Amino acid sequence: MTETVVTRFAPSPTGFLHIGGARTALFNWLFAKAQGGKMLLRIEDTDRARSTEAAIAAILDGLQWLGLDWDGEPTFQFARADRHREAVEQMLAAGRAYRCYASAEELEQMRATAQAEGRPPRYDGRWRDRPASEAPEGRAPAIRLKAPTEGETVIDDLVQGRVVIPNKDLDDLVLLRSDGTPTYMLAVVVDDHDMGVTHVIRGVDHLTNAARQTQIYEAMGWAVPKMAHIPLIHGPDGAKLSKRHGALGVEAYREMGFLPAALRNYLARLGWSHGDDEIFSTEQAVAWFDIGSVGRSAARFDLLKLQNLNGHYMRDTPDDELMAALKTALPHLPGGPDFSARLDASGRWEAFRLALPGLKERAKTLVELVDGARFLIDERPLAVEPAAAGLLTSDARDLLARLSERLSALEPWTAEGAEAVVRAVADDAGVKLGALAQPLRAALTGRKTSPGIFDVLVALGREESLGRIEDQASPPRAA
RNA sequence: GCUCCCAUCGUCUAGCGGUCUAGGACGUCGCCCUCUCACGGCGAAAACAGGGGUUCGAGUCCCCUUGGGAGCGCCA
Repeated sequence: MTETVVTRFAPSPTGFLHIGGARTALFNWLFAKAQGGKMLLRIEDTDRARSTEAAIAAILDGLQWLGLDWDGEPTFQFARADRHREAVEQMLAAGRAYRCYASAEELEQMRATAQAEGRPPRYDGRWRDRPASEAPEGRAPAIRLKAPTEGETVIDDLVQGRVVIPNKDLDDLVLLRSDGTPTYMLAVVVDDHDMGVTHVIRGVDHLTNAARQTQIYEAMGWAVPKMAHIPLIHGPDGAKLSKRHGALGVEAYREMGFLPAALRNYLARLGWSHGDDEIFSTEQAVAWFDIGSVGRSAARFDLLKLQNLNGHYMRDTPDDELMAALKTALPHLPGGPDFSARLDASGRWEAFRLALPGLKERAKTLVELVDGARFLIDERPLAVEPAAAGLLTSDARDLLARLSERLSALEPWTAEGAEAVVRAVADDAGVKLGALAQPLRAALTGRKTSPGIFDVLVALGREESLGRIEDQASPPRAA
């Protein structure tokens, strides 16, 4: 009898969905799919001061963009406060928790002396066994867990292995604050239990929390779910990648023009491997994913590799699909809306479509794709980039004039036909193809680089092409 | 400071005691292709942190050192 796997992704809505969180979500999602289980979503909004609606929206949006769907409706942790308090009552009744009347100042002092004596800063348990009759007048108590003081707490982690924490290093954590609100530590345990979570997959930064939470499970008499603490992602400089250290939200990657499938592939490859496989579909990742193949060391985020991977995905995406992907991404790309509007206005979407095969070959991101297509929306007379202007020597302009004449007679207007004409003009002039192709590129695109020049001719169409060539060609010689 | 975790090319990683004179990918550097830039093809440089064990045999197991990281809140 195997139970159905239930995982959960539990972000706190205090900011966007950063890349580390996205990978945690991905691993939860992959594992659930691989096991034929479910992934639940829980918003940990118990920190009322820092939680915002905007962050919730950003997180949901980020997950959706990445294609990581969750089962059922998201659970909002704050709404479950009553249930959390109920669990505390149970622990109180069972003698596994107690009221603590220590003031903030006392706590501060405890930490200070512990530090001074070289001990880990922790609560000294002074209210563990004191009768309520000694409670100071008018002070609301916090409820603490009566944690074991001896022995050790063991975490059998699917990734980290068997991790043993001495109980003397764990203090009596607060379950309920003096204002009656539940703490994260309590809420996580109660929610994971109530939601039927079988596998907790999260970052290693929660490893010690796992020990404390294990104690709560034991105090409640509940079975501890399987745990998998995955390594963190570091920045390119090796420093930790956190919100404070330049970590970007997933929406930033959307704005950089990455495809969700490529980002998923890249993220999956960070910390998890399936032999030497580098490029694989999400279906394959689901089929192959197993927690045992997740590594234990932190990985650095390498934007260059992501770009390379994204380039692969763009090239492998059929034109129609890529076009559709671009259209949905355009509102999020820098200059995207303008690009879109200009293509609409000039009626050149078809030209874009014609140029796409050559364009996608040269772009690693959708942003580069848009940039490469700029010549399509530019209007005559073209502003020639300085680097390309050098190509338009007077000899070159003479050649363009000859080409213009011969090209205008071309029928039908095809890449093959255009190539034949261009080659013939170059031959007749006794120059290499490049001597004509490069000036032609400058005239047609205003740049030194572009897709194959014959494809550009076709994408632009006869009228526009001839116009652009004439704009740069030498004027006809007076007779 | 205390507790815990980690350690193969610059980076992501394969390797689960012998098949490792350590493989793949990104990046870098050559060459080829070529109308430019890309793509693609071919090739090169590039790593088992150090020291002790265990073993017939260690990148693979154990210990120490060093170096990274995380956690130590009435934050999550």
